[in-house]
Amino acid sequence: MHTERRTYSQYCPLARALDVIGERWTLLLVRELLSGPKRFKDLQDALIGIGTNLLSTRLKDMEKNDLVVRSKLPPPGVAMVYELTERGRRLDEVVLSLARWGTGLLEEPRKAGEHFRPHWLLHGMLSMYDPELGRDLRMTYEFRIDDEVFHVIVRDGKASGDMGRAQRPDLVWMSDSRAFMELVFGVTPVDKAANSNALVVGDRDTLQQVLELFNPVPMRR
Amino acid sequence: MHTERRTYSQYCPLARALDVIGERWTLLLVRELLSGPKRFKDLQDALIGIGTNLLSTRLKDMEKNDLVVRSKLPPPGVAMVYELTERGRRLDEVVLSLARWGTGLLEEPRKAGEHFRPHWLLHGMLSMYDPELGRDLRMTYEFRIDDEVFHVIVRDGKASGDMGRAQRPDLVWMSDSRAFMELVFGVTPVDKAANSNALVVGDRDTLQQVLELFNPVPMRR
DNA sequence: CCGGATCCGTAACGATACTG
DNA sequence: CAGTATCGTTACGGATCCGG
Repeated sequence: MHTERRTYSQYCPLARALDVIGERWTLLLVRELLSGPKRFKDLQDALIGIGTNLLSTRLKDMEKNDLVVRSKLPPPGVAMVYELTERGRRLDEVVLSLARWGTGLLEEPRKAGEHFRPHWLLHGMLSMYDPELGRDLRMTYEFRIDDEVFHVIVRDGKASGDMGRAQRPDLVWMSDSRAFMELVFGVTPVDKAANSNALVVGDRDTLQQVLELFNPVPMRR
Repeated sequence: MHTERRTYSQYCPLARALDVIGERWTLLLVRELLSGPKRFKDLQDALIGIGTNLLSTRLKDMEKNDLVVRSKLPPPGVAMVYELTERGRRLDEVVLSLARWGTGLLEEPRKAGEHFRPHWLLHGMLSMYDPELGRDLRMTYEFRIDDEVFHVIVRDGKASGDMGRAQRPDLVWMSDSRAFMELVFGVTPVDKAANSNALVVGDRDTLQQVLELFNPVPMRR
């Protein structure tokens, strides 16, 4: 007797959600796709260690579950890209709440052999966003960390992140990942932050604002 | 060559969270334990289909990861109980955001052979709670659905659920699960709800309040 | 009966090789 | 670059057994 694919078979919102996104790699794929459409190779690089076969079947599953659409880019550069659907994009809350919870686990420092990409901290940062403080703001912050560039837009009370450069950033923060981590997760006072090995384009008040907007302390529920 | 247990090995808040709670059954165990300590047998019954071996190893993993503590109840009735730690309890946000996302998946009706326990809808209900409306409330609602009894407490702007009876409920709703689902997920107007095969102890305004507090429409982001 | 431990077949995953 | 194919390993599902 064979069970027809591994499912919880529970009429429960949590169980049904886990039936769809509970398998290995799925949420990490969502993490990558939340900052814009990606190609097969980009995903493989970002997820590291995933086999091309698994990546392929995952993407097919996600397509079947209406989390992802696959489309061919118009010429020039005819390429397949994977993009989140509306249903997939609504997983942002799930990713943020998991990232917020997981931020506590980052206190245990980076282990040997553990991989790292600066933009992974983007979600940790966004998960600490304080909507009260950002209510009436309309700001754009650009970050150039190691060899990656991404930006955060605060608008309509919400904060969202994307890869690549920003249009007309109010602040540009350029540093290595260690200084960025101190900025985001540390209790770095703005004076000290400005003195670290980071190049900041923008005024001190704006930097202070960033620190407060995404400050994990005090821990909010 | 053997990889030392399956881990993402990514210095990323999401990936580290998934390393801890991403395995099968773990979040469903958290779901059960969020409404109070449980015994081995209770968990086995609630999770259905889980083997005693897996349940055992999962609980041990969770204990090792500081999500759960195992303690023996004082006599009479010397029994092992499993209880969430502080870190485990802080997963409530994760469970709620997943339940909120998964509620959309419940529109596809209950499949043949799919299991069901009324209290599973408790999390679906709590995930739709509107903190604005409940800001200054201090209410207790008791639900007796099929053969299960649980209650919801709204206090300090937050809503929490627990198994068992309430102390002095402001409202008691008694019905089968179908009527409860209509109450929670349907757009049942209060008049119609009062006319369904449900016995309500409490006044109409209180019932109306419940409907509004946990109304999934309009979908909030 | 509760709280597991042990064993075994199957499904999912990981690594690599291969192809259009 | 964007995947398929293959194959060894690990995790899970189901059943059985066992001590208190």
